[in-house]
Amino acid sequence: MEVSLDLFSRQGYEAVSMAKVAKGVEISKGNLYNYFESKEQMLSEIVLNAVEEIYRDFDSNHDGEISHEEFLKFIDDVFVNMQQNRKFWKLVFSLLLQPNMLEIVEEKLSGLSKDIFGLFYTYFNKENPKDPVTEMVFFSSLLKGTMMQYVFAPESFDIDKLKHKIKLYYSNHCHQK
Amino acid sequence: MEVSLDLFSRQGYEAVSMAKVAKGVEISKGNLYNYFESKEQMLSEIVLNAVEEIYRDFDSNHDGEISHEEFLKFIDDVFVNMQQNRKFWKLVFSLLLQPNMLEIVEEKLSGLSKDIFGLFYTYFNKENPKDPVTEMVFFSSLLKGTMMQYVFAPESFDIDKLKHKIKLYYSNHCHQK
Amino acid sequence: MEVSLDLFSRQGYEAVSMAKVAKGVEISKGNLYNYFESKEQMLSEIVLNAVEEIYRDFDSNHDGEISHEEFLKFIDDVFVNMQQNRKFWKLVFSLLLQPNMLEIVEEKLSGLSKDIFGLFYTYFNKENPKDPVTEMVFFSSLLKGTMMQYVFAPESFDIDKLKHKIKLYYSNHCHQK
Amino acid sequence: MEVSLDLFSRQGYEAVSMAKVAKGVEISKGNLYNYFESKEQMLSEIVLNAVEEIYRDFDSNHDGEISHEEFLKFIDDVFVNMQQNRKFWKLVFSLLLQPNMLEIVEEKLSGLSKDIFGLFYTYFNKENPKDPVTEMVFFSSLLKGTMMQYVFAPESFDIDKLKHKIKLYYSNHCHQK
DNA sequence: TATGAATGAGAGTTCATTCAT
DNA sequence: AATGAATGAACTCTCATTCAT
Repeated sequence: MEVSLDLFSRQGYEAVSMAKVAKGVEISKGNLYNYFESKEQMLSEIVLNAVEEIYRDFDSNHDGEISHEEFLKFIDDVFVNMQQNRKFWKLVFSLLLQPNMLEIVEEKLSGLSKDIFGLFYTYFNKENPKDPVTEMVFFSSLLKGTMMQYVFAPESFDIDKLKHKIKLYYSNHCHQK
Repeated sequence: MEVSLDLFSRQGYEAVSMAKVAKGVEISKGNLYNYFESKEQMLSEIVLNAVEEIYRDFDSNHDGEISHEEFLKFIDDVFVNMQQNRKFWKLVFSLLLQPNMLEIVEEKLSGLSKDIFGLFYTYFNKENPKDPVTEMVFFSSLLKGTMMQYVFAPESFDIDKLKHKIKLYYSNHCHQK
Repeated sequence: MEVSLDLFSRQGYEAVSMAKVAKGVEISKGNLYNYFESKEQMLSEIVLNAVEEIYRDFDSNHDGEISHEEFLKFIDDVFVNMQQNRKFWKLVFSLLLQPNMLEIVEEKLSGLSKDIFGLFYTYFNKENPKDPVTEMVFFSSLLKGTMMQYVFAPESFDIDKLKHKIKLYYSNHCHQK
Repeated sequence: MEVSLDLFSRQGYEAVSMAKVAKGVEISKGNLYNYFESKEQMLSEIVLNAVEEIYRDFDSNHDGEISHEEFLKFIDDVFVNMQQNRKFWKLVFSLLLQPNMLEIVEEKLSGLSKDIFGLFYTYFNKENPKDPVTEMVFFSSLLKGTMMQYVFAPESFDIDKLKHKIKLYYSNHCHQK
């Protein structure tokens, strides 16, 4: 499954045939179907796996109300996760932006997204009660854009400086005006 | 070609067979090849077309140095263009995030990106001489994230409010600290 | 038609599409069908044309009985013709050796072959009455092999020396033993 | 593979589609590609196979210098081989005379040709030191013409008589004058 | 006479999936 | 648990030919 994630992430889901996966894990094509019902189901499980891991990371730290420090910590976490699971995120983006994505995968991912950003609604609500939703959307855009840039061209910019700038932005509260 | 853009944008380049395109424009598969040498070339031409249109929009307004007003105007333009060419941008994102993208398309797009963002380097250099590059990356992330969210789920948020917030951010200069 | 012969000879009948021919003669594909009913018929006419020309060359010189000098002259003629119509012969060989050749073409060519070699039956009958048929076959093999080698790799040997050797062979009568 | 050789030989490489081959061996088109990477590679393997067999036949008998008896034996061998592998030779001729032949096939065949005829250069050099090359070309033409006639119309002449005549020619040394 | 848009059959090839062993 | 031969549908692309203009 690690091999599959690697292949899918590197070459794209469509471009990786079951034959390639089979060769990658050095078993026969036929045997692959003893472990996964279909190619779709295989992808689905890969995504599930990774999503669960990500939940594990975040759920432990962030439940209930969120303080300012926890918010900044969350940003740190996102950057760490993004760098650790780059392959997964690359796959996710290439899937997300491909219309007609597998339904189950779509559900899981949009669930993840909702859970994470939902968690911060209360936070933003407290910080900027005038329009917390737009505050959320802004934050979400910023993070998604960052991830996208990092995931597909990690060497094209200094990620730590960007992280610093984002944290700075949310520290000096100037976004509240 | 409009039909192709529509189909590619809706279902993804890989998922749209030449047969589907042919059916879409109600001609025979064979005849399609009187107009386009190959599927790749067809995509390439679609992208070229749209890229040229975009250049036309921006080049007219922005040449040489950029004032603060022009910068804000540019943000407006991006939002207008994003809304007008949503199909194209959807296609672009789905292509960009697919590994092994067609080379010609890649060239065109990275050229467009460089030209546009390069234009703003001088602007940011003036506004925040300490670290204009990170400023650019931040701006680029924000816009890309916004586009991505809009392009794939336009109904999920109020785009005008987001635009307003972005312009506000760049107006009160708090990002310079 | 010269263009067609050139193309067919150079690239092979199968490999030359009607589009290529049309481009070669700089008329439209459609118009081509005003002159030739089909691709087959086009080939047929090309072959016919050339065959007639060859008949014209030989018929004038060789009718009725053949003397030894006329026989040697014939060999000369074959070599001249082979060098002049190399393109045609190249096409002929590539057609002959392709099974399922067009019937009409096949007829014409086998007719040509029979006429020419038939002409020499009487000659060989006189020269070597014991087995004129084998004498003919030997002669025919020698000439066909020579043509084939010349037509497909003219630069690979000295054709004049070969001609000289063949004529020498038929001059010193040692083949009659 | 025997079926393929048979089909290719009978109908010509171009004219035989993979579908026909598949039908011939009564498996699906798709399955064919488990055995051969492509149509070209299939042809290539057929040719390789036959060429190796031919090498096996000749290499065992003829190494180093060649006596007159061995030379006559070689002619015998050629006739035997020609009759045994008629299908293969038919395919070879139809390929050779088709422009743009597959490179790999061409290599194998020209290699075979060079090896075999090269072997006889020393022989002719001894027999006719004045012009061994033309002697070779003459011999080569004669054999190629014979093969061509036999391969495409075996019933049109008595091959044994022709063989006899050829051997006779090379026996009474009258070609040396 | 000339065009070129249009067609449909068929080419080689790929691939997810199945199944007897 | 494991194989790999087998399948059939789908893919991109080609081409001889037709026909309205």
